[in-house]
Amino acid sequence: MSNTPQRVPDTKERILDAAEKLFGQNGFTATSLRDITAEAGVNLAAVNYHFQTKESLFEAAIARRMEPVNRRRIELLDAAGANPTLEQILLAFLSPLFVRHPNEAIGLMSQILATPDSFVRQLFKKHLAGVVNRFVEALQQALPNLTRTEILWRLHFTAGSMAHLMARGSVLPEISEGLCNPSDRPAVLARLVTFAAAGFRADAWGGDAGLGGEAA
Amino acid sequence: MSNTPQRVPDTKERILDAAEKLFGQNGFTATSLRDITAEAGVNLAAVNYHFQTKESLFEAAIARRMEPVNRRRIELLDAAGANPTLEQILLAFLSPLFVRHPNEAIGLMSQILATPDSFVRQLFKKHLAGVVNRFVEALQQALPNLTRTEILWRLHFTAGSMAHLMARGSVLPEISEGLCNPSDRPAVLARLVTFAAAGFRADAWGGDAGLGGEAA
DNA sequence: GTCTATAGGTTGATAGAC
DNA sequence: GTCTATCAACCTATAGAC
Repeated sequence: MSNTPQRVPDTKERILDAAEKLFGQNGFTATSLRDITAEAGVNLAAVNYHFQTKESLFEAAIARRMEPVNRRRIELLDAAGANPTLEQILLAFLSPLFVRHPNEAIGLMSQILATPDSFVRQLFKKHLAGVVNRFVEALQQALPNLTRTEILWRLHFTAGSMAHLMARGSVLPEISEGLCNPSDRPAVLARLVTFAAAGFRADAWGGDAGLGGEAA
Repeated sequence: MSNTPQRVPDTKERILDAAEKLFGQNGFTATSLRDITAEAGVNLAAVNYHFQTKESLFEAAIARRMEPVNRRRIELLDAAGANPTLEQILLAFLSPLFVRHPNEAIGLMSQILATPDSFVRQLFKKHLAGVVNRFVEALQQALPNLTRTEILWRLHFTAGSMAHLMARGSVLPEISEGLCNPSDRPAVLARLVTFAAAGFRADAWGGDAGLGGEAA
């Protein structure tokens, strides 16, 4: 009876849940430890007892969600076999970000992209470098006409579309006057994969394609 | 002699320059007015005298760069004539963001996307709603097979690629081990337009294209 | 318009009782 | 492990001399 499946979250976990929610909504600096402890219903001193500093709490909150996402990405890529299609590769990379977590962990990870401080960039690199290399290899195999440089650029563009979706998807119903509905996740994922796959399949830019400076 | 071309910036302008630089680098909440006045070499009270509050200083800094960008976007779209190509439309939308400003104003505007507070979203909408409508119309004309919904989604994806480039382009040389060089702006712009144009030209997703849940 | 000084509030982190 | 109480530092904004 000490670890029943439906146990009540302990203090440490409650802090992580609240941190994930509030950091994800408002970012690192705009969220105070007092906001977090109030949301979690725990004492202020508990956060320092369990996590020492605000920074390491942020790291812990990110790592808790990032690790399963990256594990799932590799799983899906492996499951697609030795010669995955472009769509399979993109789905393996993107779909683990579309699962719904209790506190919308997605917002938290989108904040990583928006936090300029160096410690967050290091953390991002630490958690993603290996995964990115694995996916670049798969993409090179699926798109032999593209250089590694070109693939890295296009993966960056794709990650940007995804990050923007996570960070700002909620404003889309407003600016589209109801036409775009980000809460239909399978449809959004399919749209993103369609868009990115076509972008990846475009002929590589060869130095100048008449797009030099400006239009006209 | 009161308004010679190479005048020295006055206090108000020095504050705006410093605010643009620091807000762009570190975001709104992580930047204090003391950081800004120190960078500008002016007194702390000057910022309240000229801009009242920190929030309205942020708004002023954004508006100063946003307005010329949006004016240039419309100019370029108009200059492309009555039936612009997809590439001309995308260049009109994206290229004004690639001009170099003294303090890298681009970082500032990428922070808008990363700032969750409602006042920034309103400000973003206020400055962009009209421009977006104009570009959606042009895109619909160039891509008659796409619904307005589909165009809005793909414009959102494109804006995400652009925003990610502005906000996180500086990490690309690191994670690409030198392969990707974001400082070659014409090349980056051409790559982004190539990628986005192919994405826009993809067949519309019709409800389910075998990309339902996950890979495999 | 520009300064000094300071009010008034919030923050992250810790000390120490229980 | 969890609490109360508190410290020292920082913040935005303003009042008032010049």
